[in-house]
Amino acid sequence: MITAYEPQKIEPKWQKIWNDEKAFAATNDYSKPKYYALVEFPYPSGQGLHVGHPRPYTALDIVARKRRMEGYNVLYPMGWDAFGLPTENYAIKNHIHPRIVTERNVAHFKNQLQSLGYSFDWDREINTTDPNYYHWTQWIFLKLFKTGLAYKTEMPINWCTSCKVGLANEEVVNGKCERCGSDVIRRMQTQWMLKITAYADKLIDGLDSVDYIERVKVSQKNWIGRSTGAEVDFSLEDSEDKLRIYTTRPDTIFGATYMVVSPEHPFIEKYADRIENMDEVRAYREAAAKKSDFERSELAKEKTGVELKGLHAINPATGKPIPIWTSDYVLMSYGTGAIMAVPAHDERDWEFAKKFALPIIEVVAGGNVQEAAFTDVASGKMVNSGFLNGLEVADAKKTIIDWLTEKGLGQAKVNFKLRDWVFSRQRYWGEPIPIVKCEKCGYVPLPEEELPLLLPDVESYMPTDNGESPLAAMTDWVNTTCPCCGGPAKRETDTMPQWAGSSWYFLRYTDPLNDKALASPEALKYWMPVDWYNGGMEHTTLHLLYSRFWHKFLYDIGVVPCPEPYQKRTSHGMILGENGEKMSKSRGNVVNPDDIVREFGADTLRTYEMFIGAFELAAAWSTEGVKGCRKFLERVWKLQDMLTDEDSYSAAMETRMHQTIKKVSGDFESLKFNTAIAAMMSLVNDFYRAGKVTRAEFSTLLILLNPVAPHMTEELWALYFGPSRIYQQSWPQYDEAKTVEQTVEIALQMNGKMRGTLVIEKDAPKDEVLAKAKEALAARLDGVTILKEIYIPGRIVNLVVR
RNA sequence: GCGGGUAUGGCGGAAUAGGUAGACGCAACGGACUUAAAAUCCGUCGGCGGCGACGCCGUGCCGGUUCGAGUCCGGCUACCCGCACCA
Repeated sequence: MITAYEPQKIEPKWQKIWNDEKAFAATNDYSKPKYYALVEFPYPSGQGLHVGHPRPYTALDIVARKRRMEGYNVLYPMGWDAFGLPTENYAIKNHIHPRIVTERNVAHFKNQLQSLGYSFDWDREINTTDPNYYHWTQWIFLKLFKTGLAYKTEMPINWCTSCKVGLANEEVVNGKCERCGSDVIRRMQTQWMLKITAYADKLIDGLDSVDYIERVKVSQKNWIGRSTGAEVDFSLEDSEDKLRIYTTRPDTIFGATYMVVSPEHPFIEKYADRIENMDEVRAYREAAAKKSDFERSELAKEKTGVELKGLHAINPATGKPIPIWTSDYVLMSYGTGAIMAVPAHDERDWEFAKKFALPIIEVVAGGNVQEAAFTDVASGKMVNSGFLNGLEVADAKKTIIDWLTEKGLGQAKVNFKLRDWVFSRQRYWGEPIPIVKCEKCGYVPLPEEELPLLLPDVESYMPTDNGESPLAAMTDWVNTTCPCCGGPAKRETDTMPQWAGSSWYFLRYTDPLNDKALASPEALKYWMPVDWYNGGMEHTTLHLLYSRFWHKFLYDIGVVPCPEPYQKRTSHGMILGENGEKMSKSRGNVVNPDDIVREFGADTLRTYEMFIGAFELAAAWSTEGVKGCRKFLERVWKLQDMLTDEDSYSAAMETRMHQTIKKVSGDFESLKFNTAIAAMMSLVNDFYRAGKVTRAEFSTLLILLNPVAPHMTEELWALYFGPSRIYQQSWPQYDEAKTVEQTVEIALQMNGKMRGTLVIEKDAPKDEVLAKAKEALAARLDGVTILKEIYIPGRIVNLVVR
């Protein structure tokens, strides 16, 4: 009589044993082949683990466990991305130090993760708020500063008038503060910036060398937004001055019938005395400035603008004067803040020209430019364009750029949508920026020996009225001496954003205790790059881009051995509530993983989350579905009753065994966990039908299932195959020849319609199969002519008849 | 508007290179066991027609290629996720 399946008993037992035996610790034996599997480390929020977390963690846990069984030295680490706003806000509200809140949350998260039986190497646990960790975050910042990639500049930030705090864009919802609902205004503030734009080309080009799922590559490319075009100078009538514009269509320059500058363009103030309607222009500019980003996009449909009366530019191609307008559809932040408008071949210019009755001149034939802008660049020849007439668009581009360059009027130019990274936060709970400001020497980096610059304990970490970080109130800490001249100086009081710590954490796991460097060159050389990194799509454009940027920078200064941090990147879908909506407290559809573990066990939760559907797509939670997975594990458990002493596969099951090993092995590699589990369910159903399972069959099944349901399979292994551990076993092998059935059932079709099936020997000759097929279909073949006979071995016979 | 994704039974979802649509699971129904229920085990389970072997229809919609299309091509529709006047 076998015991009942009680995950609540066996799961904690094995978790302790694995922990005591250090079963999953990566070794420093650099002679073994390595495999580095990585999942995004969580932000330890007060809410605890969400059922969304186990999906990617289980997926790569499966990969990691399989790799160990295949003989690799596997690094599958976990840590905490623990700096950040929610913790600080919670601390402010409840008057607890953020460090205490973080400790508490980390303990809770760790407990929850351990209850799920992940094979993380807990000896390498890291925490971004640990001074031994952020020491190196600060060190990287110093390197960026010394290379000129970190700089300070004044720029507008989102400022909540009620909370008196700078907000991230994500915290501004419809122009209001996410938390208090008050108005958010734009306010100028000095900020640290990182020059990620210097790496724009490398970040795009590097994508060719890595194995990321296609949609991730596409998103990154779109976000960086490389465009190639030209800058052209338009001279001002009655002046030596020039107005520089950026265009991707220099070929259409003969069709430029007016110009538009952004309302913030310095040109406007410069020529204020020549602009006849300056009052009107100023009023327009103020109205545009007042619009929030939200309003700007809401009103995007209708173009607005004002002509700068009294000013004209000269179209360098035609030599004719054209008017200059200002409109908020031209952004100061992109290109030069000024454009040449070609209404015939640009939709926005066309709309604007129609509204203000500006001339539309066709320069590329192929459309009706009075009806709509003709933007096709693949067809059509140049017209009304002087020396460009008759050329294709692509040739015209080259010709005009050469001409402009030769005349000194312009040159080819590449632009990016990507902006430099705003790296300052006026917040307490982040890494201090290791810079002091000296009256004499300016911004001076702290000497590397003085790192880490500890985040001081403050009395109050409440935000201040003037928008400075709470650290600014700590005069003892702020006032210091200049490392350069020894004179009085003040520390930088802004802290780094949450993205900082996560931009290099994968490097630290390779050598987490190192106090001489962020990691030893040997460890980096052995472990890097990450072989497989899985994470959410929401991190594609921020975290993934930022960390690639830092890594490429560290590569350029010789700290890391490879130009890309991640060899392979995959992404999982979200887990939605039972009603198909996103899980949230307000919708009341949140499922707590602890409840599932308590009621059904961790193995069931893991199995269910892998079985729920295609890994990369969103999937709705179903508690009934969870029960089904528990039932499957029960059925595996009860195979004990049918176990025979045979140490080989039974004749009837041999093919099935080899097929299943092949299927499960392949599906685990391609993230098709749902079909891998389905194959194992099928196999178990077959054992039930046979009423028996041999020891060899059972042990193979247990190993195949182990990565998904590690506790139960470890327990059954100990009961029947011990004293070794299942995690020490080798991954089962299959024999390709033995995966093929001796007899196959093929379909019989007439004119492509199903007319029956036929069981034949696997490699029966074509003639024989066709003869049998005709025999089987004899009744239908009366009085018809066979025009064609198609036989696809193992699949179908199709007779084309008349 | 642009970019990306998705569309298959009552439901979640399967279908390598075009080749028996609906694997596996859930729910439902029937049977066995039970005093009974739960659990478990066995079975049925796309729609319409027929007592029946069987026939017709069927993978969002319209059209095409092919002996054969969920899969390929052209043209739509709906929903989801990004970005949002990037010249």
